Amino acid sequence: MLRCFCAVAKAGNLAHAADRLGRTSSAISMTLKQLEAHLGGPLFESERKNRLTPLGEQVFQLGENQLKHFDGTVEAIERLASAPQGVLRIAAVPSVAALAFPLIIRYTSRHFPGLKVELRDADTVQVVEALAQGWADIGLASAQHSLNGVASSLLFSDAFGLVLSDGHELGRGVAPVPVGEVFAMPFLRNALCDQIQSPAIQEHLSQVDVSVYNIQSLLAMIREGDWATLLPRTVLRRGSGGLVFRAVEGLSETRQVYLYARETPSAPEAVAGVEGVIRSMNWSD
Amino acid sequence: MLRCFCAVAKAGNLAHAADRLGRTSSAISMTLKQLEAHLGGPLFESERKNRLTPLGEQVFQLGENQLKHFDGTVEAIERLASAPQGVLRIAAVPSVAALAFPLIIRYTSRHFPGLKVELRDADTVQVVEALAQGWADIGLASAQHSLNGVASSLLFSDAFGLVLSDGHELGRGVAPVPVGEVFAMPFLRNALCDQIQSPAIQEHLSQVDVSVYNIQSLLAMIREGDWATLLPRTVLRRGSGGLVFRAVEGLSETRQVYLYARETPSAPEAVAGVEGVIRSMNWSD
DNA sequence: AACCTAACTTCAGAAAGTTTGAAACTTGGC
DNA sequence: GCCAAGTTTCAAACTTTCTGAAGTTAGGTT
Repeated sequence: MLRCFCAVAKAGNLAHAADRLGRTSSAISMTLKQLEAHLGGPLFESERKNRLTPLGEQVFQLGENQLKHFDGTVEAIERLASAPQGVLRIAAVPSVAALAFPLIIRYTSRHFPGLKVELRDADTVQVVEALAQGWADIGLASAQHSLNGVASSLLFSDAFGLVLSDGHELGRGVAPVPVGEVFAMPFLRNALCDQIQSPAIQEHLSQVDVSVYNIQSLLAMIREGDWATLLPRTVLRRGSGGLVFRAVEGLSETRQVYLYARETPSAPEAVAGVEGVIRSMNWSD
Repeated sequence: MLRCFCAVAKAGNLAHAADRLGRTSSAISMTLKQLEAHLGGPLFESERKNRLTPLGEQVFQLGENQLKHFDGTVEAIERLASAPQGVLRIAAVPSVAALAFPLIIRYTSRHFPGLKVELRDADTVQVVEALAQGWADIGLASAQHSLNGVASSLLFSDAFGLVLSDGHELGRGVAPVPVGEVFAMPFLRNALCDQIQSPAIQEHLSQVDVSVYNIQSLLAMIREGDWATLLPRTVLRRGSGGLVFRAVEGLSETRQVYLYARETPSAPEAVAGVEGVIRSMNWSD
């Protein structure tokens, strides 16, 4: 019923939705009617199903979420079943993924040939969600949460600082840069620097107009233009020539990256091995 | 199929599960067989369905989660439908809930008589999840996440400090207490103090043996015994006679409480009103 | 080692639920 | 006010799921 309703709400009419679902429109019509009867109120404004009632809007949101979640679970189950020796599913925030994934696949392909490995990058919320739902076995994310059946521990701390092109005049010094100067130049916000909790910095950040949410684009803009941003140091580790990192006066905050590991994964030895690889990586230089 | 499989896995045998589901055991047997055929492998070790294969274990975890999620969505939808004027659903972490809920219901029952209000306390992860899934309209939690369709903003910051019985000798001074002394007395960990990121404190915390996850029990133990703990100051605001709060040397960390509000709720005026009430509360004294 | 029984599976028919195509009906735009 | 596109209705056909009874298996008992 939900799938049917959401398809119609998305398509804007019955016939299209019926098409997508591989049914006739009369079937869809009946199902929809059942749903409305069950809920005791109309979900669409007009008979031509192109506008939702307020109730319809709410149900649509909830329904879409539920369908995505359900499909995610089914997919996860089918993958598990299709790999008799187990699957190793790893989710990480992009900045950490860039460093960790190459080493992880080198390790698993050498020590566990034939093991299926799935690597995914996502934001912290999604990484934690994937672990909580059992969609991932190992997670690397920047907040600590306690989840049932998942062990978490601090992996490394990562100091925030100013990032700018190595051609930039401010790039030459070594002493910490005063906060005033940081925000005096054309500044780009990003998802990571928004995590800084210091009120002084937050104040300044809220004044900034331009946000770039993709790290590659962000670094490219900084390399080419006169832009600056605040990032944790580790983000600059690889493939970031043409950029310099400088400490900021009074900004001692760090991003904490946590390692999560599901306690009953489908490939326990592989999880333990990869955990070892991740822990022994040289995060902090 | 999932529901059927999970029921059997939980019951440990077919007949019981069949009972709970209101079906005959032959129906359950057939469904299970279909599921195993679809996945291409067995889910149970023995014919008497009392031990799961590794695959079965994984599927069980995923399935239970999915069922909980699905039932949550259905419940949310049915509640929305049953309240024509809308429902206001609020989720908060317990320590904040204790302060905010009384004021919220006083406000809504005066200004929106007849409006259905649902108040729930849960941990930060669950609060954020409830917002992300559309199961709540307003959330109060102690981490900032950006979620689609949900606005978030800092509500207040709350300094951590030492909490002990007012009969305790250490309770008399006013100067900040050195960290060494804090952990020299019998100490209780709790969910909130585990969020402190300072490595020095984390080190000490990991040595502590006793954790109490219920704030009421925690405060009672401290009031009666010689115990101490670390908590944000606001937790002591109400109903906590017999306790004193003292700053700790070198512990400047705060818990940040964020207010989340769904952008398209079912009762927009009520959400706006309650948001106002929450914001104008006297959090920080 | 043979037996016994509780527990699961199988099977064919019955029940429930869903889908269909054709015809009747709305509704919004021209 | 009419037309056409789109929706609803209906009974029949179909598919899926369920049941009860009979058959089989596994694990514990003597």
